[in-house]
Amino acid sequence: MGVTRTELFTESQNELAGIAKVLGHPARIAIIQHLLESKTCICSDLVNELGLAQATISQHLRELREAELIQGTIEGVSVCYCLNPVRWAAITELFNNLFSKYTNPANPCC
Amino acid sequence: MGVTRTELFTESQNELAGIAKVLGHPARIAIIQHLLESKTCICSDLVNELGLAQATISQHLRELREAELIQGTIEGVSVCYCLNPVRWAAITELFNNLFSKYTNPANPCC
DNA sequence: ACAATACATCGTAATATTGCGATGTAATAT
DNA sequence: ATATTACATCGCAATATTACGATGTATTGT
Repeated sequence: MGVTRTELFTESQNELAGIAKVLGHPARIAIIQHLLESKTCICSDLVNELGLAQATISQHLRELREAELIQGTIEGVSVCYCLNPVRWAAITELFNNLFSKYTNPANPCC
Repeated sequence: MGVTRTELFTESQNELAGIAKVLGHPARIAIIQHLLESKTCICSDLVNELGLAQATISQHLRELREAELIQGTIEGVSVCYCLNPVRWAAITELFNNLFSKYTNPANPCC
């Protein structure tokens, strides 16, 4: 075994978990924060900024791209990355929805 | 290799990623949603609710417990789980902080 | 005391993730 | 044409995750 049994869960549960999984690595958090803070797109200061090898960063960027969190366009010899605004808004919604569901339990037993 | 190089990132990046990682499995999302929806604590309808084996669910509960997302108290023969309200609020803050940082880029190039 | 219930933990197999050197590819510079 | 730059991809080793049967451990019921 060792495979996540996605068939047991709802589409939305799998989607939320999938996005969380992509966010579940500090390098990818760092990349996203970098994209959030530099208000414009970036053409890879990333390799200098993070301490990881170029191949490793490229791989993380791919995961973010495949989850559609970021998008990139070729800009001459380099590639220009930025967040996908529509997707980012949707993800924000998804998580807000989860977090806001909390209410204090009527019968606190723990 | 194959080990996340946490030493390259800030404490807060590692923490956010760590929480996201815990949320990055549909079973754990399902458990959390279950805890959110039943306004009271639950004493394992989980094994019946989700389709996973008891050992597997116990393992997921442990991860949630170790990340302090949930807390459980022994209630006779069973264990009663609920969300950790303080921690949940803190996590909500952490994610809101991330999501709210988005502003439209001045120079959209992607 | 003995069985039943509700877990937790152990051990293990299957699979996924992480990181990086090596190599491939396309665009620009000389 | 050749070199350089800025990536992407491949292949692999190290490690982590997922799932579950088997087994251990309290607590309750009889």
